[in-house]
Amino acid sequence: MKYSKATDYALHTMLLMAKDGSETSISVVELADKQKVSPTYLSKILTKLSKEGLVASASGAKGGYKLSSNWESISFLDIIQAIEGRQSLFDCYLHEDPNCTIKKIMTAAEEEMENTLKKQTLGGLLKQ
Amino acid sequence: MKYSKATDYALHTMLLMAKDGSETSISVVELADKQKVSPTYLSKILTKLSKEGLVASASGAKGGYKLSSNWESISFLDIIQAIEGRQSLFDCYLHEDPNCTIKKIMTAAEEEMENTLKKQTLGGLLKQ
DNA sequence: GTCGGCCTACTCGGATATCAGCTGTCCGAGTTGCCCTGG
DNA sequence: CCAGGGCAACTCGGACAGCTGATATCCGAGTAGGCCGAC
Repeated sequence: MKYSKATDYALHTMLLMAKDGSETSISVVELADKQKVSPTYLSKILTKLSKEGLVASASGAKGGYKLSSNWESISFLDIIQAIEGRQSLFDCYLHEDPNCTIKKIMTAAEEEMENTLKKQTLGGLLKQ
Repeated sequence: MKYSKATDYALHTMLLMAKDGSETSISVVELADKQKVSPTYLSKILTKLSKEGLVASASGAKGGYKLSSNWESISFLDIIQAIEGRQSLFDCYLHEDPNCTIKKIMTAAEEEMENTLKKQTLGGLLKQ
């Protein structure tokens, strides 16, 4: 159980785009160069972020990606879930009892973490 | 990013042993039968728990596993870390900066979850 | 000078290999309890 | 009847496959801007 490298790339890329604050698009190659990572792999990640509506993609010359218009309110949780999915971290495989005590406890702990991540927004992070 | 099935098995098995509360050992086969899971795979998990000191193993006839003497104070976090390891959930692959803001935030969120899991002990769970 | 069409270069996006870790299984080493025999 | 030794069955533990998902790459489809020529 570990956050994937893709999540790391996504968070750094989103924060980088927020810092640049540019209204103009920026290409995958440029984003990859700045962070010294594989452009092709980063492209795959940005595709996911685009499908989730966190960034907008533009094809053709002078194209690229830019943050969605409501970028200031995008939280860490939004980004993580866009990459990792929205399913629960813990599943009970033994019995289908929805009242499984263990499942309840695990879900509660997970929500504690999610609440912390939900409070961290790109906008809030830039102000400090 | 998901908790492994092994973690699910470990939590349920530990809770089952705590409920039985027996001072006598119980074999892997019996534990597996009660939960309808593969005995050989469950054996692998119990080996891990044994190495971490959460359960005691006894070989030979009438052998098996039983909870360690301080079982009441064993927390969910102890069990999870015994299976999943103690490494951080999140690593920053981009720069070795130990002050990486993202890393800090992720670690803080992780600790929120761990604190919740640390409070849940086998002893506390049985009393309610 | 201006408008329109074509072309080129650049972009994203999906299809395709590679690899690590989780899941699951099998078999061997070791230990313990039991039974049988001898005193 | 009691003690000791051997045996057998049961136990754990590590070595060995299979498979799903993450990592990484390449190439093709599509689009937008720019240039060139015609009017």
